[in-house]
Amino acid sequence: MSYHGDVDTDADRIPDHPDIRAVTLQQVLEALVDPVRRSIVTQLSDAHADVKCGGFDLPVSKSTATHHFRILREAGLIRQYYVGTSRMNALRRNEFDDVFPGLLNVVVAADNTSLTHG
Amino acid sequence: MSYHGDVDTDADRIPDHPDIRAVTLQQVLEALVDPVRRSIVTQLSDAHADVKCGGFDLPVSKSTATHHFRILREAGLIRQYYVGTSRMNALRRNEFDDVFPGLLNVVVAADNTSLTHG
DNA sequence: CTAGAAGTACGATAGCTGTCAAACTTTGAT
DNA sequence: ATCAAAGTTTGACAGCTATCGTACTTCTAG
Repeated sequence: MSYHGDVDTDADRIPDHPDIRAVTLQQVLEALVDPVRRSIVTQLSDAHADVKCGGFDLPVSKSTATHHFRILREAGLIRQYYVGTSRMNALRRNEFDDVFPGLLNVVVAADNTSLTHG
Repeated sequence: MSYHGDVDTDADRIPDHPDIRAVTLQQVLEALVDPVRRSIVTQLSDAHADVKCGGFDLPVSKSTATHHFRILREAGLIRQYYVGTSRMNALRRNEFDDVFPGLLNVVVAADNTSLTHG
């Protein structure tokens, strides 16, 4: 293994990582209004590590999950890269907070308390 | 005028002003994802004063506007009261910021810059 | 080289919601 | 008393989107 690098950082296989400043608030809110997508963001935030697509606990099929990951990626919320056959997901927290300060905190905080106290 | 008070503060005519802590993030995001509703919030914030329903610049019919105001009210974003035949709208900024800190700022800031620079 | 694992792409579908027009209610002015 | 102004309510409708299953691609392991 690792004969010519096992991490494809920005390979052809992953399209479209927008500059966050080019992302509109409309896009961001459309991304975050879906509970499944918020769950992805929250799990990613709580993990304090990158997580592969199959590593999330989600109540939907694989193809639907793929759809949600694309929406999040195009809204600038996550960055994706391959490790082998696994597609990894990273939260773009710092860049995102610069443009939409407080938003991620509100989402993560609310979703965590709704799980704990709800 | 003013024979027995011309402002109905919490009269029968206005239902359902939720305690903001009883409002879910889901409700709030569903309210804010609509551009017309965000425009209402932004205009209200920029006005630094309460505004009657007819006082907004909106690209929809009166009945649709009524619909949007209800969504915003039920999401805890605005408070409504009557003055004569006019239904006034107040932004519940302080209470809202306590529970969802930063959210309103992001919305107002983004919508204002998209008007100025977009 | 062949399976299997991990995702993606593609239609198809069902439910939600933003929209309008029309009819109605309530208040204030004349 | 009437009439207009300001909103609401009610149906109806169109477009969007979250969902699924199936087929396809790509990489890794044996």
